[in-house]
Formats: sequence, structure tokens, C-alpha cells
Amino acid sequence: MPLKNGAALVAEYPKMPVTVDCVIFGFDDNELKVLLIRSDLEKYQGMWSLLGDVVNDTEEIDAAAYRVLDQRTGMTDIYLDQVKAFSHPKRHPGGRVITVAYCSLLNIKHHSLQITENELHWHNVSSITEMAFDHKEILDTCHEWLQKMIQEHPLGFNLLPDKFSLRELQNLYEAILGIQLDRRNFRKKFATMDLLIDLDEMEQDVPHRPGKLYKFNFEKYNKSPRKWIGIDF
Amino acid sequence: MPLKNGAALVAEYPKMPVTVDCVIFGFDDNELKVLLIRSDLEKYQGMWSLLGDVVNDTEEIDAAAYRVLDQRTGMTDIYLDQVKAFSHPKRHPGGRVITVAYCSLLNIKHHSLQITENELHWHNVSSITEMAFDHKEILDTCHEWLQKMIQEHPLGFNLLPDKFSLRELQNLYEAILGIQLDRRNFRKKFATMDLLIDLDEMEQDVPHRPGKLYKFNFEKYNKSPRKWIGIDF
DNA sequence: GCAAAAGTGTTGTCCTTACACCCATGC
DNA sequence: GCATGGGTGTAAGGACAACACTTTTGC
Repeated sequence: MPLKNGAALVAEYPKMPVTVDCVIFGFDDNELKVLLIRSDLEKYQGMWSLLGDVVNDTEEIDAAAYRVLDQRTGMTDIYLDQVKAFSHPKRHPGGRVITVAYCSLLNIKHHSLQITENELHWHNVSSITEMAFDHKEILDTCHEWLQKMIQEHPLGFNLLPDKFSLRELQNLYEAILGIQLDRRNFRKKFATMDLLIDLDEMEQDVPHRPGKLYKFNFEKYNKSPRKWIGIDF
Repeated sequence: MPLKNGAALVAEYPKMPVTVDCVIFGFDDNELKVLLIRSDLEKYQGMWSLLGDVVNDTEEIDAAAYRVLDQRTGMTDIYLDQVKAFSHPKRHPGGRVITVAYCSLLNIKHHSLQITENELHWHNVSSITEMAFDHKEILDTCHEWLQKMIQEHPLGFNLLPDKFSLRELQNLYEAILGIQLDRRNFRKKFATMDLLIDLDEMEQDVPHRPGKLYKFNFEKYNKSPRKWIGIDF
């Protein structure tokens, strides 16, 4: 087989637009939220869509996703992870567009944009039934991804304030997983893990007995080895 | 904000080639193998690369990956799953190419291609140190993905013959995970799961006491609900 | 009969689950 | 003082880890 020149080969490849779409989750009022924008396409007039943008010619797709987050929220240190590429040929009414979905987690309280100005709104994930493009499918995929990930990795803390109570943490897990958890067992679990730092501070302005505040010990977590063996299906 | 026409919008998006690369795993001689082809690019002369191809204009990326498998192995019912998109702007020497990595699992014994003719060869995953493009990184990512997945899902059976012994199954897990497992506990685990069908047949032509043969009960597995709650990190 | 792997049980430890009461604070 | 959620302990059951000997077959 004759060897080929890379540039000549690639020049003949079919080319198509690639975009990123960010599923930006937040947590407020004991509900899992997602940040959406009104679609600016005729076909999807009035419907909500994920925040996305094209991938530029010399740009990593991760970089494009971070750029979307920065542009829309003004925040640059947001948790972000690639989830899946979606490629149905008719998924975009304007023609073939492949998109790579990203899941990102941010603390709503840190995020100070004027949401009414630019048609950007937080929505309860549980009450969304329809979206522009295939964005409902992408949202569902990212929600399932998140449900699995928060059980295996300390991601949920990205959705909470730096200081949080055990009640808030449990509410977060219950909202994302859609189940009720036993309070004593939940607290025991985190006590056993020994990855929460007791700040010796109390909640303020709650209409009941205030709870203790904690922060997550990322330093200790990052030093501890992962124990991941266990066949179970 | 004025509404836009989809086609006009998409026409202005940057376009780039998208490819798929398949990490095709097999299992033989108690080793995890991967199917590779010699690179046909000048720059990577003599080096091995994954099996890939471009994604065509109206083709789903999943379909492109299945097409690669069909073309290279002649098999159409192979397990396949999307793993991750790789997008470094310089990952292909011929210019910007985004690739989506797929992991596929097949039973080497079912696969009858003439491997010497078309420069296609099975390689021990553990002895690969260098590959063309960023394919070593892609292979490593898929290997880690597989290590995690075989513990949570019954994927490993795709790498084994229809009928297999518990010893073969354990060898498979040990090869993929790179660890030793206790034989009694391993068998007990699968006995408790009650998802293996005892075929009342014995291994043939083994130079020692033959073991019983089993097949996996996919029907029962698919009917059983997933129990997936358990915070652990 | 010897080599090689098949097959099998018990025990201790740990984790998970289920469950109920008193306490501190705001109003 | 009452409403609200904070905070705690225990007992039972199930899962997992460690461990050794007998059996069957091919040669």
C-alpha cells in the first residue's frame, strides 16, 4: 500500500459544522435547575435551548465549551466535563450539525448575571417537557450522567455554597437522584468518609435551629487512592 | 432579538472533518487484545493505528463506527459504544480533524478475517507503547472505560465464546483489570448473582479436569431492575 | 501417581438498613 | 409553648475478604 500525504488526505474529507452545547446545572430552593436561553431560530420560536456555540477551526472542543460558559455567566472556574456527541443528520433544521454535549455545575448564588435582559433563565429540570432541537434528549442524558457521577465523585459540592449544612447536602442528593434518603444514615455516611471539614460555624437566618456548616476537604480527597474494584451488575 | 433562519445560520458555521476511531478489543490466550492496522501516512510510517474512517455528510457517527466494524471484520452484530471525542487541533498531521472514539468488543474466535493480507493485527494491549496520531491516548481512555464498565455491566461476555467456563471468565476479568482475584469469591459472586445458565456441558480438549460450561442469561438480566443507589467516593 | 485445575464452606469484619427520641432555635 | 429541623445510636442482615482441602481428569 502506498503511503499517503496527510494534508492531501484530509483535504478530501467531508467537512461539517461542530458545536458544543452546555447543560449548566444549578441548585436552588431544593430543586435541580438548568440554565436555558430562548431559541433564536424561527422554527423553535418561543422554545428553550441549551447554551451552545460553534467550535472554531483551531479550537479544542473543551475550550469552546469553556468559552460558552465564560460568555454566558462571566465565570471561568466552572466544573465542566464532556458527556456525549449527538449527531442525528436532521437534529438541526439548518443542516447537518454535530454537537458535543458538556455538563457543567455551578453555584447559582455566585452567578450574578442579569437573567431578564438576555433571555437567560433558570428552569426546574423536573418540569421541562419540551425543548428546541434535540436538547431535551441531551438534557436527559446529562441528568442521568450526573445522577451516576455524584454517587461516585464529589461533584455535588460545585452546586453548593462554599459553606453548607448537611441538610443542604442531603437536599441536593435527593433533588438530583429523585429519591428520599434516611437522614441519619446519610449523615453517618459522610461522617465515616471523613471528608467534610467542620467549620465550627452555624447557619444564619434560618427559621429553626441552625445547623453546622461544613466544607469539602478536596485536598484529602485528592490524596486518597481510589478503590474501585467490585463486580456488581 | 430578531429570529434567524436555520439554514442561513448554519451556512456560516466553520466546517471541519469528523472521523470515528474504533478501539476493537478481543480476548485470547488470557490477554486483552486490540485490533490495529498499519498507518498509511508518511509521517507515521510503520506505526500502528486504530481503525477509523470519516463521518459522511448525512451519516450518524454511530453508523460510521458500525460501518468501520463491518468493513474491517465483516461482522455486523458487534458490541459498540461511544466513549469520547478528541479534538486537539494538531492531533492529525494533515490538518484539523475531530474524532469520536468508540469502544467495541468481539469474540476473536468468531472473527475470521485474513489478518496478514490487509496489515490488520491483534496486539496485546499491555505491550503497546506507541501509536500513530493520538491513538495511544484514545486506547488508554477506552481501556479505562472498559475496566470500569465490565464491573458494572455484563459487557465481558461479548469477548468470550457463547459457552465459557468460570475459569475463562475470571481470566478475562483479571486480564482487563490487571489484578488477581480470589477464585472462590469470584465464583461465589457469580453464583449469587444467578445470571449464568449451567449448560450441563463440559470443556473439551483441556489438559486437566474439564470445567462446566455456562452462558450468560441476558434475558433475566434485562428484566431485572438496576439498583444503583450508593454514595461512595 | 503426578500435575493441573475444578470445585466447595466457614468465619470475621464491615457496610447498609431500618428505626425513634431528645435538643436547640425562632417565632 | 409550639413548630421546625438538628443531632444522635443500635441492632439485624447482607456483602465481602481471607483462607485450604478434596476431586477429577489427562498424561
